[in-house]
Amino acid sequence: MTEVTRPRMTRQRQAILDALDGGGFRSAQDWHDHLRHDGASIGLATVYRSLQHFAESGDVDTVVTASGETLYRRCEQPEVHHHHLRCRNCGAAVDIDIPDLESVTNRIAAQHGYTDVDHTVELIGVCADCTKVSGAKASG
Amino acid sequence: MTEVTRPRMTRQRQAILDALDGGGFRSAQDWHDHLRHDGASIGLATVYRSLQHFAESGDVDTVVTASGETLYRRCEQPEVHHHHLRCRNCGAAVDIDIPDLESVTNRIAAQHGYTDVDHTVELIGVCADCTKVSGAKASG
DNA sequence: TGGAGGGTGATAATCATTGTCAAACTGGAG
DNA sequence: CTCCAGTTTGACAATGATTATCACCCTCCA
Repeated sequence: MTEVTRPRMTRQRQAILDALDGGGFRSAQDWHDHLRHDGASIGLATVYRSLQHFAESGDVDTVVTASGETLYRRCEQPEVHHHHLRCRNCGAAVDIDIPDLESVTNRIAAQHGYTDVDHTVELIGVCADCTKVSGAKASG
Repeated sequence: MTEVTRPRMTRQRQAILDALDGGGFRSAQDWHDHLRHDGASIGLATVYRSLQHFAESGDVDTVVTASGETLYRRCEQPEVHHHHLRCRNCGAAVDIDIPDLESVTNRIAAQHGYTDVDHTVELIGVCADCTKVSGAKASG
């Protein structure tokens, strides 16, 4: 178990990390698009793999949309468990902390006899900028 | 907008609703499997469509797993917003309520200028039964 | 510089889900 | 009960995201 495969820094990975700095949650294919527009020559499969590796090593955050797409973003706090408030329109996101959430969920889980509990929390809304742009648009 | 298409009760839909009473979150394909084993003759596409219709009408709850699969379950409280504590092993789930979550998330969203905010919360662990079965199994 | 092994990328494959469309079925009218 | 209209069904193709393949390329260490 002491054999750790250390990552190599290739042009592609560097380009991905660079693109990631643009901020916002985007799908692998979106990032791929972004990279190509940026002039980078990189394959879609490579983007998927790299993004996954980064996610595993904690360098990027991932969320799964309701449609099943996985979105990736540069993680700002690799070590701290946190949640996101994401704009459903532009993908912008801010890290948030929900006080006591951990303890509350742990307690609830314990009450029901559940162990090894993990939780997923996502807040999805419309950011200030997009709210301005779309005006008083009512979605439903 | 006053034209509402009212659903017809077909053998297939009845079978699905019946199977749904078995409880637990399962994927459309799982339910389809279950139905076939149950002796029902029903197509996969029909299961998907019916489940979606039920979901839209609020009769079933849906959650999306990390792998992008959509899971369905008979909804017990169609009108009340609630969350789930689900067993990652057997799919069993209990409805839970997280006190003050709504107000907390709304406040946080407002602080960041987000509007029209919705939230997703899922607790995933191992239920008491599965914990017993698998013993003191450590996953990591 | 040379070698070893991970990394890359075009493409096929996989998997869940949706679209298609003719035939079967449900529910109400006559 | 019979007929009709419109829904629903189901087999299968199509879609779309993601993963596996696999031979060639490149990074990193000695």
